[in-house]
Amino acid sequence: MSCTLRDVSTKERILDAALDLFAEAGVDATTVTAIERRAGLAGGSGSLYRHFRSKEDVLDATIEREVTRLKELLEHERAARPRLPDRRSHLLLQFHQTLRDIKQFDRLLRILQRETGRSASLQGIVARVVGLDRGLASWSSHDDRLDPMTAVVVVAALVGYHAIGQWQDRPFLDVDADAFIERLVDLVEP
Amino acid sequence: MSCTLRDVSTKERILDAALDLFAEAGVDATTVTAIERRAGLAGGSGSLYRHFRSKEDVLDATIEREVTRLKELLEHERAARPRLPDRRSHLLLQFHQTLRDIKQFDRLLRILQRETGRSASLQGIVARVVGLDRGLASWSSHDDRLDPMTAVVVVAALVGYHAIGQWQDRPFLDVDADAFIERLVDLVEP
DNA sequence: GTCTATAAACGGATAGAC
DNA sequence: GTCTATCCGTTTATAGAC
Repeated sequence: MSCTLRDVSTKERILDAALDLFAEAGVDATTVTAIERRAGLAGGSGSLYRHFRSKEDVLDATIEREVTRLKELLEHERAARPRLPDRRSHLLLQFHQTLRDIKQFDRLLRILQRETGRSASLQGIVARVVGLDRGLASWSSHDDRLDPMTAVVVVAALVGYHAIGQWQDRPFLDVDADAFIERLVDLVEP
Repeated sequence: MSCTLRDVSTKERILDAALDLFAEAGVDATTVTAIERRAGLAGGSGSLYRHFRSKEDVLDATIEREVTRLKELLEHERAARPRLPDRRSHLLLQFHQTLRDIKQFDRLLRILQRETGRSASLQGIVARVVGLDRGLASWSSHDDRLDPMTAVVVVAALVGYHAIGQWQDRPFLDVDADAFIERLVDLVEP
């Protein structure tokens, strides 16, 4: 694969465009023309096909790159996280961080949930994201020394809070994240 | 609107077919031909258009009917629910029931999540589903006498547990529903 | 109300000039 | 590597016979 610098750059721009459009409108509703336009290419020209064999190929590459990005992000945050002496403040901080992580996952999960069963290659990628889920759970349990079952409930609650908020355009029953997490900490650490 | 009995029946069969196909494969991936075939009509004939103006119209009607169906289901269950003397067993039973309700919502939510932003009319329907969310939350809080914030956390946890299970083909971290709910009750009622 | 046949539009993908 | 132009399959939707 001989690629010039310009070539790589356009490829990345196509993937950026595709991720946004796929997550927002879905893969089927996103035309190759639309991807080209958002990537700064002329819409309707087949210029995308100089970088990818097919639209399906763009989908695979988009997911692939996003999985890698998120893995690195989590790795990074795990290394950089502070450690507060007060256990209650520590949990508050960690739960907020986990909720932010879930938000980061949102675009990827939306695509995967919609398009699962579409191609065989996506199945393998789903398995890797599941690996990320496990990472998320152990992340909560390990350093915070919550017992594993409690950590599962905490992660589920945060995921559910986020998901319900996504269905509407405001938080679940107008309970903001601060209040929700505070109550969650209360339940876990009475 | 003059409709014979036969007419209504075909209309219902079309809606049944559409709900299944839309939830499974998505609206875009579902062709009018496929809906006709599953409804017992000849695929490729435009017979569907004798009952609906457009495919989009079928989508709206499908969502509309499912929202109504679920509202009635919840109303029914709320009236029929038993009342156990032991508070802990009562909560266990109620949380299991709520999880079952969430499963019922799943097909509808999957469609709405996928297709939100597609048409203006869907927005109004989303608002009505939000009304169902409120119903779900108050359902948990009112008779069980959980304080409202705790009920929010419980519903979020159950929704999250269900959602994460959907991403894969097995329960979240292989924790089954019984164990999950038991831990949840422990946290709420220590 | 359902069928056959077909129109009209759209979207993925390719060929070849620059 | 990007453009213009175009092919070809698919899909929504309609016309008209029965």
